[in-house]
Amino acid sequence: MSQSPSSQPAAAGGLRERNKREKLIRIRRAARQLFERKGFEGATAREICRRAGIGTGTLFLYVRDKRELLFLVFRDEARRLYREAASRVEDEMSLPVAMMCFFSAFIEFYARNPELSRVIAQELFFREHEPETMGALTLEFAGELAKLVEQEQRRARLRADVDTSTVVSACFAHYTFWVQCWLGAKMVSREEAERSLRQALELQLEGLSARGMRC
Amino acid sequence: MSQSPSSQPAAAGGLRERNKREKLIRIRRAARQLFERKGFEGATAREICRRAGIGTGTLFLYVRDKRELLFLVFRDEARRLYREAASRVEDEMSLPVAMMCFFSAFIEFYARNPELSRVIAQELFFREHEPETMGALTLEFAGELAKLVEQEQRRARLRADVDTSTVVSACFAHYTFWVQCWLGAKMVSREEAERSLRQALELQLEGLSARGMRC
DNA sequence: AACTAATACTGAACCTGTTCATAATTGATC
DNA sequence: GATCAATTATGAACAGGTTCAGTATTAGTT
Repeated sequence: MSQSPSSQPAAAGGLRERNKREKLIRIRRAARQLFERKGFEGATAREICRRAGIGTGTLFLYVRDKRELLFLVFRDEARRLYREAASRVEDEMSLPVAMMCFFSAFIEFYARNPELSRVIAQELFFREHEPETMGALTLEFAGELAKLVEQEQRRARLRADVDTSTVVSACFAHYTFWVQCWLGAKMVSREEAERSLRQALELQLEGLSARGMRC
Repeated sequence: MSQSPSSQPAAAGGLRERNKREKLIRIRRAARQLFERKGFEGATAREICRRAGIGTGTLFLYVRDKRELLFLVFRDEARRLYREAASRVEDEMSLPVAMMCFFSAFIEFYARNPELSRVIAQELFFREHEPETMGALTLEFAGELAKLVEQEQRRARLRADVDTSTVVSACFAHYTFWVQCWLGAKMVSREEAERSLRQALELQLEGLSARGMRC
């Protein structure tokens, strides 16, 4: 019950569903191509619709607004990115180095199209995400980082009296900060951002206090 | 030479200059009132122009785009905010507490109109600022924080082998992160953001490493 | 005061994201 | 297959930010 009526090809039955799914795919492809070719502002909603073979109004049955198209394009890519990054993490790596596997993967991706990435980052950090799509992605990413932290805690290389989530937040804060200095305010180059981020992660781990030093 | 021609009231001579200055003031007041009353999107450029007593095209001789109006409104306020905060800092305060004087002042301000502040923060962090206005303000703010850090370093309560600017960046990163979690992604309340920020600053100071602990 | 170059102002027109009344398509029922 | 309700698609119309060709104002010069 509550399955496909009777004898459909399993995946998803009706013509309705199939049409919608294919339309979404066409929209995603059209958006990706035009964003990459012309940037976010340069690609007009009308042109994306034309290329996707739909009416202008139809687009907004699939996304709330133009900016949401960014996520449609970005989502799969992002998941792929941190899956790859996770596989690159090795056991003997220190926490900052392991985390940099993840962060560098995204920085690398952003560097391929900084103008577009600026808008993506802006939306990522300033939008309320619906839990079932981007929200889930964020949690998944946070989960990957949490794994690294927990491992480090289990090995007693990290204070055990600090919540995992607190550590993850702190490290993520440095990441977002330097990405914004690079893509947003354009105060540093990509190399400087990456270097500063690595340094910030190391410093976060070591601490700033003069009390506990050198003992 | 290259001063006002001969016998002007010192400040700034010509009628042109005066008109322009007054127009800018009218624009700023109109923008502030309408932004506060109707929010950023709710206040149309045309209405701001009408209230400022200028033609619609004239607005864009004074600001590059509508979003720049936010800075026109925010700039004086921000300078006032951290001047006040600076006066509230006391000598015996720990670094995290002293820094929270500054950050809390801004958080307090943001809380008075979170919707508008969301857009302000977004622009603050994602825009290239012209050096003579917002860029200068940022530097000034960073300078205030740097003073606190230097003082702490002089008192040998802080590691001396880390650049002041590195410490400031790290702390500022936590600030922007939690502001964004609160205003942008709306993942935490104002209270949670403030509490998490304080905790992050303390943790940054203490460090995460298990090596140097309890000695 | 008259003339002129330079500067500042204007609002109609333009462009683009988004909405919505209307039309077309789908799937269920007989 | 015919009927019909529900869903989905459409593009003209709308709204708001921004531009620019034309107009007005200012300041310097005679």
